[in-house]
Amino acid sequence: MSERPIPRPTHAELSILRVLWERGPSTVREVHDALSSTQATGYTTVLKLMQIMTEKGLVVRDESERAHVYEARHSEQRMQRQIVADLVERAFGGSSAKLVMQALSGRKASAAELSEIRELLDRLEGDKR
Amino acid sequence: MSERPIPRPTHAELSILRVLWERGPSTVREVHDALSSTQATGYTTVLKLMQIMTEKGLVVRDESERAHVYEARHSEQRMQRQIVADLVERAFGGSSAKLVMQALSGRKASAAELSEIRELLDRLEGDKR
DNA sequence: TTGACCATACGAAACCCTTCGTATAGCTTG
DNA sequence: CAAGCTATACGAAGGGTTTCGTATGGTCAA
Repeated sequence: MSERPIPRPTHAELSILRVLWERGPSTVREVHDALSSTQATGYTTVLKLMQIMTEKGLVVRDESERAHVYEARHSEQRMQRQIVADLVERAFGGSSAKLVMQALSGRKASAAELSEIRELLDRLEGDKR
Repeated sequence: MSERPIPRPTHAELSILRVLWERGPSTVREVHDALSSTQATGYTTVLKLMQIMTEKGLVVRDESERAHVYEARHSEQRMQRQIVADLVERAFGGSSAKLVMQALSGRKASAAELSEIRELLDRLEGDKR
């Protein structure tokens, strides 16, 4: 009766998930069209991937219409959280702070984002004391 | 004559790199012993992986002794930077701030680490104005 | 109704990752 | 020297990922 852990999505799967998160529930054709704008990819390739993702439980499929409608099973946040946790473990020896430092050093955050991060820091440090 | 981009290390490769970063230049046996403490893994498996990593350019090999000595080709920082950059692209739509938020929300940073991050933030915001 | 179009299903090829068995040769020591 | 240990090299199996060709059937309009 226990929930199986979310399988880590592969590269191709993640790009499909990103479309589903952005667009919401979508057909294979819609996902394919969205992906085609940035990368050449065959229709049946996307179809097959989404079928596999259904088996894995990464997406859920509504078969009530002829063109099945797929939806990401987990929220973008939920998935990101687990991807980050995995990376922290694998590449940063469990230190999420080290990852944060690397990400911030990669200079790509706007002033607005930086202050948002600062607010989060305030909240976190508030909790600690 | 152009530098090839660093190939992304696989899971198994990354755990070997972590040993090399921590220990410095090491033989296959030393890496194997270090890994064995946390995960069962055959000696020739580690050997084969390190041979492949040599071909990929992830490590460099000193063959002057009978037991070859391997060294990580790129610094831990350099590798982490590229792994993070890749993840930001693939999973966070290019926003490193979003990744930072996720990592920090994963609550696992000490007060000391948090203030270190805060200092980095100060420096970054200083640059912006 | 029939042909064009669009959908899913299926299977196989190509490639990569990981693992390990086995071959071969150097070293060391009794 | 011979036996035993230790090293690299090589190849192949097994599994996962990605791609795509092809089969099959539903839908719609002329």
